Amino acid sequence: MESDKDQRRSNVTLKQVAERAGVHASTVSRALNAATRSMVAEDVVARVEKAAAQMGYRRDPVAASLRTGRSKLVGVLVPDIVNPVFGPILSGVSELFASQGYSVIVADVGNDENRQLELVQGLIAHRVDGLILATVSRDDPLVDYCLSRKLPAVLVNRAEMRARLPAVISDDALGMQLAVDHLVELGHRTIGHLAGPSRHSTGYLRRRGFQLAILSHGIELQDAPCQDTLAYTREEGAAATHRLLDASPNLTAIASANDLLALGAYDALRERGLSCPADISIIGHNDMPMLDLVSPALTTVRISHKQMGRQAGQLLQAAIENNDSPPHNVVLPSQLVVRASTASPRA
Amino acid sequence: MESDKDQRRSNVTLKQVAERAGVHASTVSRALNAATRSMVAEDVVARVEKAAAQMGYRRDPVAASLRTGRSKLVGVLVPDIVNPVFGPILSGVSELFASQGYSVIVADVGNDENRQLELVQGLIAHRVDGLILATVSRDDPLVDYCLSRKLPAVLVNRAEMRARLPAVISDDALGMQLAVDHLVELGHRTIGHLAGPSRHSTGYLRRRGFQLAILSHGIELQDAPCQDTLAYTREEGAAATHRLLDASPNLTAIASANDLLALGAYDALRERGLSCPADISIIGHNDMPMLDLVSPALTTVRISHKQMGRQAGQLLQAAIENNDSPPHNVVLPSQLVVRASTASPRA
DNA sequence: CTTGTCTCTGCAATCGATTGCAGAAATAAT
DNA sequence: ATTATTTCTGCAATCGATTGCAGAGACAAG
Repeated sequence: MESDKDQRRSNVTLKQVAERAGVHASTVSRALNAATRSMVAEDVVARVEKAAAQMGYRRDPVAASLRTGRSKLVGVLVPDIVNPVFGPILSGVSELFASQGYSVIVADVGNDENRQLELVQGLIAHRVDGLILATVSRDDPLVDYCLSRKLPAVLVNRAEMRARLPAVISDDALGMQLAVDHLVELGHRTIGHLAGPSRHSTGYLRRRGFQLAILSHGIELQDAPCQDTLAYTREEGAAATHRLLDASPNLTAIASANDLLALGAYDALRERGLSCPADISIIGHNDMPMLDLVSPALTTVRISHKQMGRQAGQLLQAAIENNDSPPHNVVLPSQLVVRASTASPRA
Repeated sequence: MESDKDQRRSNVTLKQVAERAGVHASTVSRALNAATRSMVAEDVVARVEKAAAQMGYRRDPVAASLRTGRSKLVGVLVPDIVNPVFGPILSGVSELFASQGYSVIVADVGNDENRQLELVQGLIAHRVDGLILATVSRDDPLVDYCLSRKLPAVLVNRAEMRARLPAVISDDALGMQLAVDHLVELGHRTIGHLAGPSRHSTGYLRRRGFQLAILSHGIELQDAPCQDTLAYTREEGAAATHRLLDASPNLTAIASANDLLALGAYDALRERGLSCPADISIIGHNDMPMLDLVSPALTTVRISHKQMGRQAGQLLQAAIENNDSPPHNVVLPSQLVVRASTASPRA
């Protein structure tokens, strides 16, 4: 009965170390904690450290957490862990936190969006020190919740419109500008846009970025039709592409808000017997893995998601460890990756 | 100072509910816990539940964990979260556990393999109730560690050779048999194999499965050369393919242990000016996302990784909640997905 | 009416670390 | 030599829930 529990943990407690070192448990606690070590005489620290090392003492974070309220746990909320952009983000986040002694709880929202709050409450119950949210919409009640709880949180990939919490995002306007510049340079004059869901900052900002970029080239917005989608999926991309082509038959290029939408556009073109890039040039956004192998290899705008995750981790750590630093966004530059899906329009 | 902590948690404690309901905290604890509810009179249970609901009481899992040793946390160790097979696995695992009130801590081993033990110790320190290991080699010290700690654990994707812990894997032999059957049926008689790292069960078993399948068709093993790789990457796949083709110039097909290796084979063929499937047929393994879009679309053996994750979750939950049930493996059937990378060899 | 059996509920210890407070010892200042 | 100050260490409470034990009351059996 008891043996189970005994074996599961290293079961060396502060008190045992204290006994061995001939001091009180509170002294051991102070000696082993960097912040309070200075309160203890040097020789005692040495004695305690030796005893702790000999006995293989490991501090119990659960007990510490109960007392202090801090846990060395951070929560990450992702909308869909299967989506390939979140792998690198999680990788960046967990790489950073692992090196700082934090563990990362991942909550995958999956299909039940309205369970988000519940998931967050679960994380809070586990006393996470902070949260990374990759799920927020442009004005998200979850942010209200975090703010009201004074829970440190950082947004990643998607941001709110008003900067209530720090966010790490890519430069959506720049990305679309790069995409449109490229297409215009190739000679395209009628360019469509597959817009992401407008409730997400990525969808909204890329759409605006697209239109600004179009205008910057002196093209009329009526020659730059947009089609909204409800989700970043191939199916949505295909459907929206069909609508786009139906409405604007003389379109020669599509700048997409997302790679999956762009791949959906491939599907739609195939269904219509059109070829890319001969008939229509297509450009994606994100540069998720393996795009160099699809046919045609997809020209896209590269975002370093791993870097994004790392940055978000850093910001969150800063927010956890000192309450100052006003919420400020980090905007990472994006970069055009030209492959085979874009070409000059037929003469 | 204090206000921070106060706001972060719902801060309603058992004692407060007890006061409101006019009973002792221990009674509240019993009334709110399904297993002990029967010890409390019905009317009292009702009163307690009402008070708890009114006050928005939420049990503090950290405090409970300290006392009971159980945490409603499970840990998942993945070798590389960026690898697209682990997204679905994690998704399956977390879907299952979310519905059971567990939270999932994900530890990404990433590049520092020798920190595995450290990561696991961290998870244990957080008192995870169990572990899902997607990282194990064919004979892994981590398994010893879990066994010695009596920590419930389930292997997924990769298994050990001796069944010390329950494992959920795909039927590697069947998968290779399907692949070889398909190639033989197309007329191939000299078939190479890109083998995965032999320290992983997948690499080892698929290689054996390949050879068994070859023999089952009466083909000599000398007409079925294998090349080992050190990791499931495109680079390794390309390098091994070059070695394979150098050694066996009359090869007409390659059955690969993994999709990434197969994509590496694409790279190698391109470098040599060979075409797939005209010159060489290639077949992958796993059916990771987006293989239908690569060129040529990759024929592969499909494994349902999400299903694998779910199963592993179920097994782990069972292992956590009752210590019986001998370690038994669950072998999921795999399935051939024919696309464009396989064809009959040139006459 | 007494004794025994159940059914509930409360008491208090416990999980393991942290920390405010106070006392002891050592050192400095007067 | 006395007082003031600093430095160190121990005491004990605390975080919030769980649980073995025992006592109170209800009720049945003798």
